[in-house]
Amino acid sequence: MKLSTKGRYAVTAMMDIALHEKQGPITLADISQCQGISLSYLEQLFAKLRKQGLVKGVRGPGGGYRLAKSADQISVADIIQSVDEKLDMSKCGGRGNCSSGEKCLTHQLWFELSCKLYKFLSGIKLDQYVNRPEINELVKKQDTQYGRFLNRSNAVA
Amino acid sequence: MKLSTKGRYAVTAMMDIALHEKQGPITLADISQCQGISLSYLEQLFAKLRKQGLVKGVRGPGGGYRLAKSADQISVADIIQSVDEKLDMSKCGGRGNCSSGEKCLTHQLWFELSCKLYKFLSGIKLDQYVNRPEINELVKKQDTQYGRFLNRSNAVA
DNA sequence: AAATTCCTGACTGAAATAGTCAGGAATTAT
DNA sequence: ATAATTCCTGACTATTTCAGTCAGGAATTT
Repeated sequence: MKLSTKGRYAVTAMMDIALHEKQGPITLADISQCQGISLSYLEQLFAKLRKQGLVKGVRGPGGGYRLAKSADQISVADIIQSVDEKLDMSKCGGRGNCSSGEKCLTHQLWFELSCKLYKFLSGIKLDQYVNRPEINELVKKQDTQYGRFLNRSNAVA
Repeated sequence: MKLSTKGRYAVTAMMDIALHEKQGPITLADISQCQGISLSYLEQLFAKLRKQGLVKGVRGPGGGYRLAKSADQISVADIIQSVDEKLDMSKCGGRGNCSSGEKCLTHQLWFELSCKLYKFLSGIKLDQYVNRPEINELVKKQDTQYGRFLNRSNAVA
């Protein structure tokens, strides 16, 4: 698996949506401003997240993105896998033909590592963070700081 | 943390050395040929591994590299960290000033993820693979295939 | 003295990352 | 209907990282 900034961006954005589920769809413009990620880059990432069925886009004014499943069914592994294409770390993709037809020295190692890492990251679901008080504190702060949802019926008080 | 080909190369090379500890120092030229990694690239990686005190270089004929600690004290985390520079995945490096002075939304998530991942990869030591019979089989095959150690006192039979 | 091997630094091509730009499609509000 | 909003698409660009190359020097052994 590849763990890079790309995956972090994707997870951060997904967290932002998950944390605001009650407020309806979240625009990429909002996420871009609050989390400091370029809008066009976000659009690229969300194209992949959409294809993987993790989010749904809602067009038009008042639109934005929302989760396609409930937050307890979306794992960090799902998200990273969506934007990084591949999760397998072994050179051969598990086929075992890494070193002139034979398994390479570290085939076993990478194969097992991939499995464990996958299980590990699969176990971390978005909802585990949504309900934490200290994180909700932060969300409130950010929302007021950036004047989020001011022109909506469910605006921040 | 970043998990990329670079780290895999490093771990593979270290495994190769660990598996041949009894045969004395292993040359980068050998590793390059057997594992299919460019020699000059290996030299770059080993410069970092050396600085981190994971390997010791032995110059001159019959020289090469050997482990600087015993194989049960070198973890996959140590190796990856050495070549990939940073293990911490949070943008701020744990300082908590990621979003205009405050902790960002996902600070907690990345911080915890980094910790868990580190513990996980730290738990995997080189010696866990050295003693496996199926891997030793592979090593023997490779050694004869590439005619390793033929011009040494401890040559492969 | 010659061969071997580590060791260093600068350079290069290719790919991935990150961001930009221009414009079209769907939806809502006026 | 028209205008505004937002997703959506594709092509383009700059920067960084990855991976490899090259040239040469330093330590050690034979």
